[in-house]
Amino acid sequence: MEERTQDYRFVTTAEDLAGVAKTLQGAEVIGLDLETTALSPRDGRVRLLQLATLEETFIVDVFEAVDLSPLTEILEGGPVKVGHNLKFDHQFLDALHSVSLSPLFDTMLAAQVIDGGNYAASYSLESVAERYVDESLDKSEQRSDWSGKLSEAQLAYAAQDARVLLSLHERLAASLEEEELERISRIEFEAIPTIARMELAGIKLDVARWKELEVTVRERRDRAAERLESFFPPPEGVLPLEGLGPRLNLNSPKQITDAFRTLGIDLSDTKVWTLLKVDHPAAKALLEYRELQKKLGTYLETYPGFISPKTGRIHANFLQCRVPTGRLACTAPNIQQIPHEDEFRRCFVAEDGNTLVIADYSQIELRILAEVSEDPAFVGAFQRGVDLHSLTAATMYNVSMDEVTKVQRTAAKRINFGLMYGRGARSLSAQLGTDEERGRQLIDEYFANYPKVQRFLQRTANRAMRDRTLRTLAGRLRKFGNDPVADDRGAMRREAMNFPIQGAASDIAKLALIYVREELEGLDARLINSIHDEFVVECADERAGEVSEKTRAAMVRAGEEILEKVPVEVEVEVSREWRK
DNA sequence: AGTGAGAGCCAC
DNA sequence: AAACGTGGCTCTCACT
Repeated sequence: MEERTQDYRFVTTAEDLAGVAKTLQGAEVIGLDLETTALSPRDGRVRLLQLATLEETFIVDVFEAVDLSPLTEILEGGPVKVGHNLKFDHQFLDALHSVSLSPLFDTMLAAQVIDGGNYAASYSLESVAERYVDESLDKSEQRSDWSGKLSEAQLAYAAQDARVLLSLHERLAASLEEEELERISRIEFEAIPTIARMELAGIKLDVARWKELEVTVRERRDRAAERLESFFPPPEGVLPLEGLGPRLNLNSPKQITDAFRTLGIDLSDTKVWTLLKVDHPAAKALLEYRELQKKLGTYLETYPGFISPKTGRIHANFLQCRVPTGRLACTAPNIQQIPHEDEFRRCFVAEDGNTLVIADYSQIELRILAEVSEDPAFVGAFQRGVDLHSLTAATMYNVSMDEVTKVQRTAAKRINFGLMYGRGARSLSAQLGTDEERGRQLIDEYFANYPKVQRFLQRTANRAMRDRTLRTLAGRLRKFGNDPVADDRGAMRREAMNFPIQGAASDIAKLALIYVREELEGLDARLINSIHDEFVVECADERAGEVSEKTRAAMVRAGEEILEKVPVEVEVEVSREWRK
């Protein structure tokens, strides 16, 4: 070793790397951390790789020892690699050194899983170390320049970061065991490589098509704005110059409310639901303006800016444990909220010679409700392959299955979904356009047909109020705060009713993330988007059939591992464009 | 100039 | 309280 101090060994040559590998061979756990010259492997390189065991800490200068192959066996198998936000480390090592870290223990995800959705303000290594092992870290070197000659302070910092992971692991692993969170944490850890690769792969936006859409939407927006403004003539008597500037900001709810008052219309707010009830052409114009402005501002004008100049693709950021129910969240940009219309989704395309495989779970949340409630009619419908919305409509309206009208099925569908979210009579009747009495009647009717669904929802809400804690089928924990104000009781009960359903769907989706990667290994196919119950895979044209079946198989396997009584179905489409 | 709350709306 | 759960993003507006 070139340099040796009490705290760490600094490694710079291939020969030394081989020695490190030998030393680490028998280790059970290794604290692993990287220092990089940028936050994305597209923009920066790995400078340091730190590996810590209880006995010693190695700091590898990756600028000097670029070839990490002596460590491959250690990094891709054997000891558990403990890291903080391993998605980051996985991406750098995968993209720049062809190393796929495994098996994993992520201290950030562990802390989040333990907190059960009652999230702390920060899950930085510094914060988690302070909370769990009462150790305060000096992070002043974190954003220092890692590309030049390294100072003693930088190396000491790097070594400390890797070492603290070991004590954190010990403490967090004990908590996971105590709280019976081993299964769910294992799912989270094993899903990391899939999510890391999904971000690296990115998604292709057909910019020409997108810009074309942008132009037409802008024209439509401008026309809607003109029409809207024509209802609000400028006050008389203004001097010519004063009338020139923009006088009414159409994006300001406050100014819109004031403007409508001049028409004799008092708006409580300017939400869609409110405006729909206003029988005035200005309200229609505003609704149209709003829709187009949203599409322009949020999507059309913004998304091209997210395209990486290095890859020509959009690399979104998926947040693995931010949502209490276990769903992924997505930012910068959120590619889980692209408008569903064809004109938007058809702009997301496969590369030349490739195609998209779009696979989604069929009614997964309703299947989960059937499973957890054990309602015989509900379970039976899925087992027989009967359309649940039609069945619900038939029983609620007292007609036979083939007499159910479209309107009745739509109403039944809304009830099926609404009640999963703890929806009440008033809001249901509002959506259905009936009075509250009729809404009450429909709900009573519904629960008379599916008594165990009602019992499940009530019991779940009661248990949450009593125990302040709930679990999903795979064991994900949700802790509820201790002091709900009286006003929040309803909200908490609704959240509680929804958690086991949305949460189990997330359990299944995360398990599927693991299986999809296993199935597609070595196939020239990669996951490029995950929208809760839908996966988008991009693959070589000639692989489409195989990839479709393997993706479906992975998703069904995940579903059936969690659901025992109810079958799971996955629908798969193949298209060059992202659409159904 | 940056920040944060509020309003509103996109997805599942 | 349009009381339907989970998010993220854009815009306004008031504040520092």
